[in-house]
Amino acid sequence: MPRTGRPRAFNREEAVVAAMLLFWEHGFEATSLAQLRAAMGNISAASFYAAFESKEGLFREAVDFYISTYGQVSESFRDRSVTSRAAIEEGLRRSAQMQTERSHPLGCLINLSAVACSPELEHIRELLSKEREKVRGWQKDCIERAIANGELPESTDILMLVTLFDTFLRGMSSQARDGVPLEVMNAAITQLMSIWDGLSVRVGDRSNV
Amino acid sequence: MPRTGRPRAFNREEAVVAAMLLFWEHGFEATSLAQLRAAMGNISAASFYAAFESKEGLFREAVDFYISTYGQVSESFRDRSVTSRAAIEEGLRRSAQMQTERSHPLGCLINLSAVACSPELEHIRELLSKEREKVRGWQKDCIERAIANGELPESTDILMLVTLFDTFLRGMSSQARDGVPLEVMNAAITQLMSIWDGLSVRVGDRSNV
DNA sequence: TGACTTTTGGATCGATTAGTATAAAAATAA
DNA sequence: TTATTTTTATACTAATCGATCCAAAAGTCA
Repeated sequence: MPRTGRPRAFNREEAVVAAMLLFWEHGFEATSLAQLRAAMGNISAASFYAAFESKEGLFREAVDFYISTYGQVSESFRDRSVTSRAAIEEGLRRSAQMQTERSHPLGCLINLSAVACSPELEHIRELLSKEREKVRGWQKDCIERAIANGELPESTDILMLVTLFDTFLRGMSSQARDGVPLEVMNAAITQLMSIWDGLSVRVGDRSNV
Repeated sequence: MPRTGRPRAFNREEAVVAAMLLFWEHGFEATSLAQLRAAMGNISAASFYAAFESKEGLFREAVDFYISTYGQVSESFRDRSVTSRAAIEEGLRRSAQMQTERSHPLGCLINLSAVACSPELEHIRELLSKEREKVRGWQKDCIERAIANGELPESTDILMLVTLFDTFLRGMSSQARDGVPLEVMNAAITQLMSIWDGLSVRVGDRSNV
């Protein structure tokens, strides 16, 4: 981008990735500027602020990067090329898979990096809360589509079902952090999805009449 | 306890309660000594350290107090006077009820006050992780009892079922923090418990044969 | 070359962090 | 009263927090 001037000595994107991993592991507040700068290749404070303006500015970029990479697993909830049931299940399974990978911090950055924070950092918590709300909205759309196309009956309690799946989804971050392995999580997902089958309209089923 | 010496000018237990509420709301790391001392009735630093030794010492007492009061909702998982199913359901419902009450911070202190923290505070995270593990153990005992007394079939995947309920339980802390109301949570719990009924051994059921 | 632009290293900012030192204050015990 | 014990107020510590200042360095452009 800058055509003139002294060239930057560090790779900006690599720096954002390194920062994201720290924020993911320790959260926004517990990650210090000193740690960030060290992880970004021992860059100076001047270089840091010239490139990112503030700690919060960097965090926002780190969150954006996370969403565009690891967080893409949530996009499964928006997949309209498969049944709603498959979209929900795939969203859960891909989240479980990603969150238990050992090549990066366990759990989900959006769920973990600002759960509890100082009063003056409440806007950071809300920033992530809005991202969680987005994902919840995709699950809601998914279930509404299921009702619209007959996968689920009209009588389905949408808010209840969204809450059921979304609560489980969020709980996975805690479980992953505490070391629960993927296979166990996947078995639980299989069982959770059986609820969908119990609710779905089955041919010849007159039990609700 | 102290028979001689200048009497303490503040109520120790009240101070622990005030501290617990701060830790619950903002987490261990984000709660400063200054905030704690202010909430404890503007006590001096000297008074603080004389009474609690350190911030961590106070936190441990706050956690103990939480467990002996608000955290008692988890005791439902250990209730052997009712069916295992009722114990699990009651544990979830009482947790949902407690975590959505507006008379104190939302969610569960054990799940929220040290999810992500500095590397040097990892032992604090582990302290809470062990408490979570306890509750998970109670749920496991509960399910094993169900199998032993015929509520659930011998073929039941214990680890899967524990994970299913415990993951939902933990997710409730996140949902409560984001403002999901109790009624919605309760509807989801009702649906979640239907899984139990689907697994339970029913008279005349030959579908698994 | 010399003007211009941006990044750099290094020193530093004021505020805040958890925690201490000291001695006076306030109680009991003999 | 005097000795003993504990808590108190006040001042202070060293370290760290996020962020800034400044001048040298290192590039482009005319």
